Amino acid sequence: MRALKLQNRPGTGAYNKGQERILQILQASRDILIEQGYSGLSMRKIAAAVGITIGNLHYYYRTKKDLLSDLLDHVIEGYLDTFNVVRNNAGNSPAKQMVALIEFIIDDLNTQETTNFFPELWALSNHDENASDGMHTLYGKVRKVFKELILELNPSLSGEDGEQVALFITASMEGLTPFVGRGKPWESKLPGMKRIATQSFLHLAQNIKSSEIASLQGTK
Amino acid sequence: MRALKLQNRPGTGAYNKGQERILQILQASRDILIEQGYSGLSMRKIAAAVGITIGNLHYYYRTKKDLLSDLLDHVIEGYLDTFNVVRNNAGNSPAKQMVALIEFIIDDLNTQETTNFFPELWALSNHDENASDGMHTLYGKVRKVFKELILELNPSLSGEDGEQVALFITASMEGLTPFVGRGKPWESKLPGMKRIATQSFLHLAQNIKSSEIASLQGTK
DNA sequence: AATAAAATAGGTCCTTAGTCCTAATTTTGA
DNA sequence: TCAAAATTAGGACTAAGGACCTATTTTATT
Repeated sequence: MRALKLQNRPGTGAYNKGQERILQILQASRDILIEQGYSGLSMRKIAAAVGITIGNLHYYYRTKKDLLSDLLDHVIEGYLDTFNVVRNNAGNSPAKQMVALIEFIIDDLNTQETTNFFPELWALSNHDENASDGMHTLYGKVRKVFKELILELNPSLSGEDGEQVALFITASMEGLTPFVGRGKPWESKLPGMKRIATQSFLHLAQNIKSSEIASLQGTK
Repeated sequence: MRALKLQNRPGTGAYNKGQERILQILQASRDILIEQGYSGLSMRKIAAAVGITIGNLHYYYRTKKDLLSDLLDHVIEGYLDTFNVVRNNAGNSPAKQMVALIEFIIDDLNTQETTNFFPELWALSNHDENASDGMHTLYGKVRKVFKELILELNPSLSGEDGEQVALFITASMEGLTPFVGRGKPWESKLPGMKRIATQSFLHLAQNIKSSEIASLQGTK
């Protein structure tokens, strides 16, 4: 059981019932966000899905903003947990770890949750500082892992180079979401995308040279 | 001046005043969508931005859904126009054309319009069939160009292979949007991303083999 | 069992939003 | 010029949504 870092009212969640209620609320909110998008997410719908009254929902989350903040943290934490499990199960070879992570991420793009949640998060992050913070914290952790692996695979690169290659690789994979995600037109091409991605990114990580990344004219 | 394929009421836009009004409406809607997201886009805000009444706005667009549909078409058409101009100005060499298009797309990610509009479009397309259609029509046209160039660069590939490589490349670039777009944390790394992308994608297009894409076991 | 805190229900208030209606005003072509 | 069509303003209606308040019930602890 993951500890919940809640932005709710002081006192809430002290009893078991309250703890479970919070999980129910987050779960229901997550489902509605995934199925109907942020514009379809309302306090009333959430309360109805959980089977409680709006008054009770506001007891746990004073504002919708508070709820959204906890919701994003909740989903992001769950994703990171799985990500770390995958890495830890992938053995010691950096190449194998990288391939395992690439395959996990691309396979995961095709789950309904990821297909719908992340584009919603990207859109939210354009206007909501909280969403933006959560999102970039998440991807920062993912990039950190990739950066380590890239530097092992290609010791000639500087830390800055590794960071940039990691940024390119992780961002590229996310880009597949709206196209090969669950229910998307190219969903059936996911296996091909996985093969192209593993090969292309591994080749990139192993062969790119520092001089090919850095700017030639010193742009400070 | 681009012809407008409008989903508005019959009769509207017959006078010059009406034609200009429609453009004002689409422009204002686009600005609000980009600045406040879909959840912040309301008929009243649009009317106020244009300087007309809600009654008048509904004279042009009976429903918000109709307006959104035209709005997405409008922005997408504008993007495609620019895209085609870039290709036509890039000379005859497929490699040069491809590099020019990659650089255009990545540079464009860093405009406020693209940074904010496209994630919104991806999110909308999860729940709005109309948005989904417009989005995939757009990317289909972009992929078609890349597919042609890839097949010229690598004649050993089948049409299906070219399509998949084009899908991978175009989707990968889009993935950079939430990270190196205008105002995003890695905006300053855009030049590095451009260098990595042009090199990586060109290498991929020229060197990938059909056997590395196709599934080994017939997963029909 | 008693008690204090937590959890809940049910209602209210106010704002925003989408849609529609009708009477005026403006535009354009015959 | 003048009549038909297009454009416009200014409301009105209804629904949905966020937030708040209070009385009641439930829970856990002593």
